[in-house]
Amino acid sequence: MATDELLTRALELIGDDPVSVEAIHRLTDTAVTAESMTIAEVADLLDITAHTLRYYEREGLVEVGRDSLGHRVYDAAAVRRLVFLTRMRLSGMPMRDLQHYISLVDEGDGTVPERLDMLIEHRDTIRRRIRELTLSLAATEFKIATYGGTAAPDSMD
Amino acid sequence: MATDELLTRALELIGDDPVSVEAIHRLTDTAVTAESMTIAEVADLLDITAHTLRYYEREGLVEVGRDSLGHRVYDAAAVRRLVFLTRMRLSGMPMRDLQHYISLVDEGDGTVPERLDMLIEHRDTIRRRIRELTLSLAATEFKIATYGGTAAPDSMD
DNA sequence: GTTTGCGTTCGAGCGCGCTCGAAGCCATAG
DNA sequence: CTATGGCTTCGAGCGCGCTCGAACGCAAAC
Repeated sequence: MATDELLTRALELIGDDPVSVEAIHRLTDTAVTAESMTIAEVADLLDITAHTLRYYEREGLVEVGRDSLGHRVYDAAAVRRLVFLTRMRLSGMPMRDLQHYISLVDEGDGTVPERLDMLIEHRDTIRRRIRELTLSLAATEFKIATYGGTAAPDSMD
Repeated sequence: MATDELLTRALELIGDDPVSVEAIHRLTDTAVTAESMTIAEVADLLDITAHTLRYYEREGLVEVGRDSLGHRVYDAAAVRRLVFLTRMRLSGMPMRDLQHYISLVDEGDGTVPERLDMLIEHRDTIRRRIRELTLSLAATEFKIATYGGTAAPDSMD
């Protein structure tokens, strides 16, 4: 399947950062899915605050059930959606777009093409951003390499 | 506009090979440096608004002279600094840090080590960000590839 | 000589994404 | 029996980076 292929590629691109390994774990989506989690557990899993989780719910990104005490109960589906949402947020997708995307999901299968369009556009946005950052990285590395050196050109500040 | 152009040219120079940073630097240096520019020209060059340029000046990031009419006159040094500043902004360095960096520049050569530290830290930040984005990109590509397919895993939404 | 257009200063406002504080409920620990 | 701690709702506030509008100045074009 394409899964192994993509995973391998991702691993190659990522390198040896420990954070990335954890993130890869999230990528596979088979991560700690305890069938039902508290807000604190989800917050910890996604490395966001409980405040933010409540905010996402308020903004209509995810529906969360309550237990007998009125406490939030995150089921597997909610957690999966939140994994997706946080990844999209992390890669720069605005709340607005995420809200639109989720509304499409709620409308059913008929909206799959439009959802795909959104994902493709977002993919392209990420690619552009990576290119930008790669360029800035190169410029920054150059500046570090030449800073104070005899070869330092005139743009040193 | 002009920035995109610059970016594209630079990316062409870079290609897939080991980044030829010198070429980038030459590119930025030999870029339209008309010895003295108006705010509109600089805004166009950097692809930011005149408002933003005035804002940067207000925030102490750059000093700009005036002509007999009180209009801003950007000399080559100011433009070079602004090229640097916009690149740093584009790669995510906060205004605060930029303000600190510039204050170090104004303090003289004694602050070179600290400036280098800042650049190195920023370089690492960019690298981390690129890793993050690379991961999100892989995840997004995976989702696109499997969306609606029979092999769709459980994270479909 | 008025209009167009680009510039100036100043201060206020905005959009985004959280982030927080207050007041209260409930359950378990000491 | 109280205290602690984690949860709830609600609404307000904040930090960042612009972004804009108002009121004005000057000069070249018509």
